[in-house]
Amino acid sequence: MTDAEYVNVWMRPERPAYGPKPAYSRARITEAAIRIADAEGLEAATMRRIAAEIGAGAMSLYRYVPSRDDLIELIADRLQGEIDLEGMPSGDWRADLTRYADGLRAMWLRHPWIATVRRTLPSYGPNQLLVIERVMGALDVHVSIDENLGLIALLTGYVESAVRDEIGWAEEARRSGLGEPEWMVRSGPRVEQLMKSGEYPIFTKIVVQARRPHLSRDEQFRHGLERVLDCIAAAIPPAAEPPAPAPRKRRKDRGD
Amino acid sequence: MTDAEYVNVWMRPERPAYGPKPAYSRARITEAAIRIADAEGLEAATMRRIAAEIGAGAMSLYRYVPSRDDLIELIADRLQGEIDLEGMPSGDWRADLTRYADGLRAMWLRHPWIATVRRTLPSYGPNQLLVIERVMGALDVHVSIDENLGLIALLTGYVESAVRDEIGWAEEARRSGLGEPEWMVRSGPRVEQLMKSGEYPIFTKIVVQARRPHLSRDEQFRHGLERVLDCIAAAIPPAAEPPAPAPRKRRKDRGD
DNA sequence: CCCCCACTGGGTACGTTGTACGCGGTCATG
DNA sequence: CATGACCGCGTACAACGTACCCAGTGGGGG
Repeated sequence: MTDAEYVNVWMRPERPAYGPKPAYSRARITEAAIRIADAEGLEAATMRRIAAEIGAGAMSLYRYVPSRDDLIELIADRLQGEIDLEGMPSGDWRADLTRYADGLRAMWLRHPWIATVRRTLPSYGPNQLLVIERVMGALDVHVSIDENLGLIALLTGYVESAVRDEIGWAEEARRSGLGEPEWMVRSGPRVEQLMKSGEYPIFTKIVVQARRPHLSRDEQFRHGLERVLDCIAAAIPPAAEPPAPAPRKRRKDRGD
Repeated sequence: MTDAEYVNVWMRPERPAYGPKPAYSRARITEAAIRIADAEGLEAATMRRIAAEIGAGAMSLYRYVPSRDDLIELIADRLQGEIDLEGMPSGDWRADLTRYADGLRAMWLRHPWIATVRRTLPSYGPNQLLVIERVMGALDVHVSIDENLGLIALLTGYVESAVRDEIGWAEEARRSGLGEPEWMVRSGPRVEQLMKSGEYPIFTKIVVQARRPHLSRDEQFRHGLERVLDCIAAAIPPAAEPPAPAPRKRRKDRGD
């Protein structure tokens, strides 16, 4: 396979057959990029900046990674590896999926900037593959592979869009330097105007309700997650129900 | 409100109080940008290119729009307006939400590039507000506003992540010039290697199954959508059930 | 053993991007 | 009728990804 034909970073070996020993590595580059992105956002992780972070020249990175897009794919896969899937599948699919959902959410909250990278088609990265094996493995004995794909996509979709909402504020604050309270104050006039117009009763309801105490973000997430899991439970044969059919109950006793 | 204090495109009026008549408009600029993005992707819709499309100088656009990011927000809202919500809420929430989901999906498939723009915090755009009123209006009589927010977020999240998956291939083809079949062929060696290793049974199952005929994308979407709607149905009081219960419904009555 | 050349890190340079700034012309309002 | 806030737009700049080129290096074939 020549260089011109590759469709995927994973198909290009990191190290060539022989030559002088490289001073850096994909892992180090990826790590540095993540560090920068965590601190200042993904757009701050430019090739020059990453190179500077590890003490290399800008162009040296291209000895390890074909392009910035490919580097981002590397990063995305490394991030998947942060999700703890030890011992999965365990036999209790609901516990497994809960752990996966929590882990995925926690990872996204740690690295909010992944929300901006699209990662829709199969990448064949090692960690991505591991997630597939472990998580889909939890439902594999209960449903067909097609059904499994759909159900896991449903779950992952829920987690990602839920976290996208959570992230919104933090990212905006980092980008514009404005916190949620100040943003609210600044938006005040527009909100007032919309409410006074009387054309937006639901919007008004949301704003008014938003002023009272709410469930914590964790609780909101949990609430929605239980709903999705119930939905998944409804799609698999009843025999696969967990031993104690406690409906709508929190099934695990550990914290976050 | 001075220019320095705005947090949102919607808070800055399109036209100032007086002066010479503008030659263009936000609407024309937005339209041109969408046309270019549809044809060549969002990254092709640069300020210069958009300006050229409407026969303006590059910098003229900044008389109408504060920045490219704000222009994209304008575009996102205009796209929301493409979803037909006429006559909603109708009283039949399930029909309403189905129509919304279909319309949202169709719009995303027409403009796949919106997948790359994050649009998580409230934008107060007119079309966004309309969507809120109409769609949340469908559930408003049945559930609390908090519950409503969660359920609609669940639905929208499902649609968006489902369409993201559908889009993947088309976008990749446009970006790299490679179609799905050729991409598959190129990935062949990697896939073979992974399967032969024996470490990825689920992955192998997916690949093998993927070679047989599947449900159409429409049917897959419909399948998942029904599942989500069942999930929503389970979260609202039974009185709100539609007159004729759907045949393949398998919601269980829980007695807590 | 040494020599060769595929490899290394990295400097320079190019095309493209978003957009700050300033110009001369125009038109609603005092 | 004068004024000054607006118009369209040309120029200019910093920052980006990365193509290209170079001198140095070290492991395998002779």
